[in-house]
Formats: sequence, C-alpha cells, structure tokens
Amino acid sequence: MSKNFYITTPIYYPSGKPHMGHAYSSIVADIFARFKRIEKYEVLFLTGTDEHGQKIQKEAKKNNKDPKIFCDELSDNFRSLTKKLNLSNDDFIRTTETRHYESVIGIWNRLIDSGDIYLGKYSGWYSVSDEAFYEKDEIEDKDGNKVSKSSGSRVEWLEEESYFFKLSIWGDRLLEFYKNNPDFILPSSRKNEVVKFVEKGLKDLSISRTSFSWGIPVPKNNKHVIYVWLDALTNYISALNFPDVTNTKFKNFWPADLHIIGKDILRFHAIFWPAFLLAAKLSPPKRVFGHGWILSDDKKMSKSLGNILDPIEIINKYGVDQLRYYLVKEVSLGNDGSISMDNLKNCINSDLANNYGNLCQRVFSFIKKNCNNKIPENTNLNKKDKNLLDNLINNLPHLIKLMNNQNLNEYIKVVLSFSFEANKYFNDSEPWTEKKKNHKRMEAILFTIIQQIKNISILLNPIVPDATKKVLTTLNFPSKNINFDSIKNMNNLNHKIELNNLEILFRKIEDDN
RNA sequence: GGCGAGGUAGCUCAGUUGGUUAGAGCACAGGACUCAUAAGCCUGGGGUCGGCGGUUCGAAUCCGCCCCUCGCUACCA
Repeated sequence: MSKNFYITTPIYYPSGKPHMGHAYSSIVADIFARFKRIEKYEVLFLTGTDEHGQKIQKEAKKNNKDPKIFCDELSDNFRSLTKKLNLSNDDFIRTTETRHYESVIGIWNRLIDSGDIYLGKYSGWYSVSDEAFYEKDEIEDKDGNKVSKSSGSRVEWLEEESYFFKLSIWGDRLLEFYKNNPDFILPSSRKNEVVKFVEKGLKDLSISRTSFSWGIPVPKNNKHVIYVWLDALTNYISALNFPDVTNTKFKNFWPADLHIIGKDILRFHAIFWPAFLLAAKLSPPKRVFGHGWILSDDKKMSKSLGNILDPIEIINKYGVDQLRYYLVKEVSLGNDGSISMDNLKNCINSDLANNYGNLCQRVFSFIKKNCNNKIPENTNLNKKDKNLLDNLINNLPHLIKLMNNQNLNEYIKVVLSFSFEANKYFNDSEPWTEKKKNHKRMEAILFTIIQQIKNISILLNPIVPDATKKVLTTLNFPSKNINFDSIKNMNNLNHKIELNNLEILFRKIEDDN
C-alpha cells in the first residue's frame, strides 16, 4: 500500500483579486493535506495560477505590459494568498513556466499519436464584446441584427480553424469509468449531473485558438495556441515532471488522490480531464470533489449588492485560524453555504474562544498556580479519567474514515464534542476541591486533561494550525510529533520543565467594532 | 421545457432498513459552582418534521397530488 497522497486546488485565473471562493477551495484542500500528513502520509499539495488566454493578453496590453511580466505581478497576489491563508502547499505552479509548457506539449503529442486530435473548423455566433460563442437558441433578431439574448450584444457568424479533441468517442468509456469508480465524483448529487450530461452524448471539443496568441503554441503549427482547458488541467501533471513518467514524483503521486474544485468547474474536471488522460493512456485521478459556493447573507457576492466579504480583510481583522475554522465549520462541504459577519463572530466566540480556547487557558492557569507550572505525572487513573481518554482514541478510526470521505463537517463536530466533554470532565472532577483534600487525585486529573488537550489539539491542527501549535508549544510538545501515534502515547510529554506561557488563544469578538 | 437536489426548533443542521414522549450546536431564560477569556457545568422553554390525501397496528421516514427553494441543461474562466 502506498502512503502517498496527492491533492490539488484549482489553479486560479489571476485577472481579478483573490476572493472568498479562492480562499475556500484552498483552505479545504489545505485541511485535507495537513490531515493526511498527521496520518503520516507523504503528501504533495499543489496550487497555482492559470495565466493564459485572451483576457489576460488584453489586460496586459491595456496596461502596456508584456503579458509574462504582467502575469508575474498577478500571480504574486495568489502566491501571497497562500501565505495569508497559512497553506501548507508543497509547490506552486504557473502555466507560464517552462515545466508546464513541456508538459502540455507532451500531452498534446500523445493525443496526436493516439489519433484523438484532428484539425477542423469551429464556427458559431460570436460576440466580440462578450468574448463568447452562443448557441442558436441563445440569440435573437433585433433591429435586423443578431444579438445575444443574455447580454444583448451583437453577434456575428465566425468560422475559425481549430484543432479538436475527439471527446465524442469517449462517452461510453467515461460512463464505464464512473460506474467502476463510484466515488470518483463527490458529492454524489453532482455525480448525477455529470453522468446525465455524458449520457446525452458529447460533442468534440475545440482545443486551439487562432484569435489570440497568449498561450502555448501548437507544435508544428504556431498559428494556433492550445486552448484553455487542455492547457490548464495539465498543470496537475506538470508538477510531477510530466512528460517524464518514469521519475519518482510521477510514479509516487499519479494518479492524484483528490482534486478539490468549485462546482462551477466540475464538468471540466469530471469529463474533459479523465477523457484527455484516458486518450493519452494515463490514469484519471482518483477523486474530484466539487464544493459549493460561499454566499454572503444568502446572496451571491457582488459589488452592486455591496455584500462582498474579502478574505484578506477578515484575516487582518480576526485572524487566519478564525476564518479557516468558520468556513469549514459553518459551510457544509458540497453545498452552498451562507456566511455573515454575525455568524463569524458567534462561531469564533462560542467554539474557539469559550470552548477550546478557554479549556486550554483554565487548565494551564491551574497548573501554573498549583503545580509549579509543570505537568503532573500521575498515571494512576480512575475509570472516569480512562473513559475520557478512551472515548477519543476509540473514535480515531471513525474520524479517519470521515476525513477520507471528505466529511469535514462531521469531523469537526466530533472533535469539538471532545472539547465539550473535556470541559465537563474538568468541572465534574473539581480539581480545585481535590487540591485541598487529595493532592494525588488532583494530579491525576490534570495529567488526564492535559493528555486530552494534547489529543484534541492534534486533531484540530489541520483546521487551526497556528492556535493548536501554540498550545502544543506551551506543553513543550515538538511539532514534528503532531501525528496519530502521539495521540495514543501517554508518555510523550515532558513533566520536568515548566510550561511555556500561553497568551489568549482566541480573543472574543465584541459587538461594537 | 427536460433532468436532478431539497423543504425538520429563531438560526445551522443530524435523523441509519418506518417502531415507544422528534435530536445536536448556536441564540434565549433560570440555577449551583469558581480553575478560566462573566468562560465552563446543570435545568428549561420552543417544532401539527412544506400542505393535503393514502398504505400500515404504527410514518419526518413508504406511495400519490399540490406549493416553495435551489442546481445542471458544453467550449469566459
């Protein structure tokens, strides 16, 4: 069994500034990546930017800049977002890098060799202002002109030489693939959409353009650049040094275990991507998870509504762990989720500050006052103590299963319930009473609760990495030991040296500000 | 229009193959305690489980009809 795990975010189109949707995809992927690491997997976590296309080319021109230099600036916005979000990505790929060019040319050549690409003509009603083709039923006559129904802009009949990918012949193979890999598309509700779509029959896919030049040139025909999705999707194997399929990175990490994407790009990942790969005689990824959208007060965020929630602003104001926790706790992965500042504050205060944060605070403070600030070592535990610890340990297989099924919300719920339980345990055990009548018993209680704080912190680490690390550092627990083996081990805390000082973990958010 | 998902406490949601007084967290109210970020713990109020009808000894759970919300219906990403 291989202990490797390859997870990706979408690569982001950097023409706009990073928004909540980008942050959400990245945070979700980061949580799974971190989780697999504490499960002791060798993890490769990839994110990056998708930089080609007409839009970027035009904007570069407008700004009077060379497209590559322009992209360097845009891409940096997203690279700094990875720092801001505290992502643990191992690599950051850009589609303008040499390694990606070689990779795309590599897959192109494979598709040529397999006979899946042919040169044809792409024709349709095109709107220059919308930069989009429309179907017959999407246009109407108006004042003698043909216009788009949706945008009202003029369309004209355009014919363009284009290379096509023979997507139409892959329908049956895809359906068979979905059938044999029932968890390839998650959540399952989205799988139905994809299957139904493929069942209706697929058309060949235009995969080159001559109308602009900012892209990877088609080999032996420089009039064309390779178009969007074949270019963008290939990033996932470019990072593994494709087309060299014999190197260890490719061998260890392909096929990818999990592509985290937004539901809006599901089709490209669940249909085009496996079709490209099958045609190129490569394995499709193991799983594509399409998450929902983040709405603001039940509405799509838009400038006109003035309800945009900017991840960077929220992080600056409340902290990165707070945003990470809130997004994945409150939004059910796979469904659209509504967020609001009120809920954010509520969530930070009740779960993070009052529950987990205060648990740590009250216990550390008690130890400081009553135990010379050292963790007591009394392993003479009674039934209640053991029950508390065992309950968490016995739940580990269940927790692992939840995360491997991307059931993130349930995972958080279970882990948080340990924090509730620990608070109750501390209350009921009354170490402040025991210190007067049975000092040994008090020590056993503190030993137990510290073990539990350690364990909860490890489980919570993928979600709130900064805060949990602070707690573990307070315990003089080295970060390299943040893994599942350390949960079962009761002998890995130092009882001889003093605890480090723990500042307030999560400040409560007051109503005014 | 076609296909699909869903409507459960003020809010966010759990409810396995139909089975005893429908659950959790948050929010709200009261109580005892004090180690703590006036946090934590205990107790409580609050729901004709979208509507109507049917199957059944028994339905949030199965069937039918209706109402409402949302998603997908290909080449901007």
